[in-house]
Amino acid sequence: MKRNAKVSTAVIRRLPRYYRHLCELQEAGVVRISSSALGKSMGLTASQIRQDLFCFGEFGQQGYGYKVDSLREEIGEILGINRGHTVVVLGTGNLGRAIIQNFKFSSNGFQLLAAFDVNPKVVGTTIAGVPVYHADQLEDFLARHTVSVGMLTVSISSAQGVCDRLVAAGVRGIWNFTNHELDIRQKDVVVESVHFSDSLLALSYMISQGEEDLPTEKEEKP
Amino acid sequence: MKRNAKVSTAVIRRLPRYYRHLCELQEAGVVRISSSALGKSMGLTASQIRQDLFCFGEFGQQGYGYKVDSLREEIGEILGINRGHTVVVLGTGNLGRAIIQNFKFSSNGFQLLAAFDVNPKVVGTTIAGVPVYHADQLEDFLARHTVSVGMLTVSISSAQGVCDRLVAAGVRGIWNFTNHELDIRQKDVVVESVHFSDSLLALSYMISQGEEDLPTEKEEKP
DNA sequence: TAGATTGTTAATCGATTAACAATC
DNA sequence: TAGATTGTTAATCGATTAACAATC
Repeated sequence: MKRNAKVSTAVIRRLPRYYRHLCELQEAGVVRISSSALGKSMGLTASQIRQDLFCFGEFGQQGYGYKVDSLREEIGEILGINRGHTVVVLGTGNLGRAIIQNFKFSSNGFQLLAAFDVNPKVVGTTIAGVPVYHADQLEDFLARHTVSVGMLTVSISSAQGVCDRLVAAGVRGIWNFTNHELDIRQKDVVVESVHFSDSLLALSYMISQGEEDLPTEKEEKP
Repeated sequence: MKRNAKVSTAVIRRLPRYYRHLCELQEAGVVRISSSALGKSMGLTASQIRQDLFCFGEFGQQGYGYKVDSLREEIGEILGINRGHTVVVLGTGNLGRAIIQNFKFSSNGFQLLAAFDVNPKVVGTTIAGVPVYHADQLEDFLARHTVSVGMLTVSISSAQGVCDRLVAAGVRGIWNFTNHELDIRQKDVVVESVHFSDSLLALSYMISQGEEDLPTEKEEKP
């Protein structure tokens, strides 16, 4: 990993995709791949892939291409997969619970330490082996454990408040699933939002384009 | 709505954010806003906002700015919120169920018609009022109803198969929550993916940047 | 009217693509 | 060696920002 100076967000957004594709290639038993072959399978140009990797160093061999396993490893390193990152979940409603149960945090280099909620019915229980503490214990827990990321699956109304507490306690990454645009002053704190709404509306726009000349009125088919 | 020729994806991605912010402004009782004020609150330049809107028409008044309610309405129209779009859910595991229960489809202009699963324990029940049918009935249902979008919350292994069935039956939008990169040939079908993994890894990269000089080794605080 | 702010064109900036020498 | 493919610089393309006449 060398240059690294100012990596554009466009490049950062592609890194996880590279990682994902390389994992799939590795599982499929592919040993080497060229930038043009990888580009074709990902819908990118070979040039762009080489340019992206060039931000971080030299990972290939001229005349040969890239070794799938070592490139995967290198990109994982760049993404911070081996840094021992940790995460806590704030809010164990439907969505928080579903992500705790479904999402493979460890495959992404994160250890899920705990969840927090205010509902007495879930406090004290575990979800998929993850202990659920009362939200009052948050500061105490954060003082005792190094937590890299707080995952926000609380209601939109409590989002900002919980976020403020996380930041005050030194958590530097917020994974925001609420539809609230978080207001954070500390410039060393990073927010990554998953806005379902924005995603569906973008899809709505795109499918609406093909309908332009069609009537808006829909009829049930018989 | 006029020009519309080739709207870049960068603009399309910002449209839902405009819409969201305008909704919040309207709820807060704000009647008019200038491009510079909106830009300040969204972290964009006034110029960019005017340029974005310029893709679609003229929505403001010189010397005055934009009326919040009518701009919101116009952008909603552009996004296709009033087109009577419909959606079905494929897979009612933790995530599918959570989204059915939590997500306000109607606020985004979508009517949630039905869900499909193979699990006999859920087939025949309803989730938050949404009927769950057996996956075998999918083609039959699609023949009877106009469905704009299929939401994929099935397992990664069945993702491609279910997607193929949706596309074959004429569904033109796929909202993909699986970690599978769907392979779709029909170029009039649009896929919008929500990759939790990509999102968390991007966050991982960003928080790792601030740690560059720190030791990788973490110690529990006493 | 004077001040404010848009719509819209032009200038700048940054990201993608092309090209090619280096080299495996 | 010859062929392939990278690393890296240069050229192109597209998106963002600046500027300003039009006008409310």
